[in-house]
Amino acid sequence: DGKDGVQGHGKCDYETVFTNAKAGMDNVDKDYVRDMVYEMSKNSKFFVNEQQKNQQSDERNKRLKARVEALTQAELNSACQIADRFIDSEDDGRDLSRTFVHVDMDAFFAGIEILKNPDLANVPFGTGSLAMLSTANYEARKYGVRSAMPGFIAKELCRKPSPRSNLKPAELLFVGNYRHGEYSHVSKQIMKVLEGFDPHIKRAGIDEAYLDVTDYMKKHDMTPTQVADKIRSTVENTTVTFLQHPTPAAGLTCSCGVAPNRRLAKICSDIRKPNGHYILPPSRDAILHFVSTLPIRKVNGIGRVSERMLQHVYGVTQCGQLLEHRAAICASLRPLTWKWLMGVGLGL
DNA sequence: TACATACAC
DNA sequence: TATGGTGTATGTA
Repeated sequence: DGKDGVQGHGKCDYETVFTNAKAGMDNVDKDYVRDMVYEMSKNSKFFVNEQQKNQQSDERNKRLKARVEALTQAELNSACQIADRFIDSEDDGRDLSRTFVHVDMDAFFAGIEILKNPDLANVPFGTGSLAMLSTANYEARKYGVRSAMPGFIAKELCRKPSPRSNLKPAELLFVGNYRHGEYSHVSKQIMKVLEGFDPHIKRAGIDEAYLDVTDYMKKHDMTPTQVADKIRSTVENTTVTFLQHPTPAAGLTCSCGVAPNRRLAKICSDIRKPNGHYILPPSRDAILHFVSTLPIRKVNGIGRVSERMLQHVYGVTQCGQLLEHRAAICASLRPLTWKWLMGVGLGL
């Protein structure tokens, strides 16, 4: 019924779980996916529990918002001064001298399965179970299937694709998780290769890593583009070598983000996914422009709860707005929290 | 210390 | 039929 547009209880709340865009899902009929997820979820215990949690966070947000609205002009002014001092000093200390790369494997588990059995590339499949998928291949993503989606819902999305799409009904294939040992093994090999670019590489989960390539670039006299291309081809070549499959045409691909710090590099690696790279130049202007309209949810560390809080309490949906609302944010959140958020707004 | 919440993969 | 398992960080009693 058309009444659930407001907040708190309808499918509009629930949609945030699976409709935020993932790579390869640009042409997905998001409304259709949202409705399907809602229809298949609405009577479950899980759904009720989710709504309860949303309601609790809404109440917390309301209390916080009341506190913000009760702030006096004097309090806001003094908070603004404190925030400004902090922001200036952070901005002064901005380090643009180093180059970081975030390397993110494309549909990692699915990619390995395709190398094992190339026929899988042309049919929609996911790794995991009817209860939960850990990865979907790009064929499945066309139907709106994505990681962390319950398999039974994914299956239904493939069986009954959106009438507004030109997708043919398909049977989603499930590949069980029995090869997890191999996934870890492949991951270790990739990390080893990446250490050639930075011996102090930071792993982030099984299929991601942060590299500081400053020294590597200097030593080999390379541009950011050259480094990103080299990393991508090296990863692809090594995976094709040690995964020995029947038709050794291509290995696993990855995407890279290049930026003056890890936080920005991570965001950049998602932009040209799959099998691409994006470079954010090391200039203050470029960075401030980049973050000004960047949705806060893209930032690592801002999840469902923080997104709702910033939106409902301060009206902030983009990183740049964090700076505009610095007075209220500084006056109402803990020091560690508001300082972290100002760093996000500055693209630090 | 122990438990709870948020977040990420 | 059916919505994970694990690790990290931070906050709170």
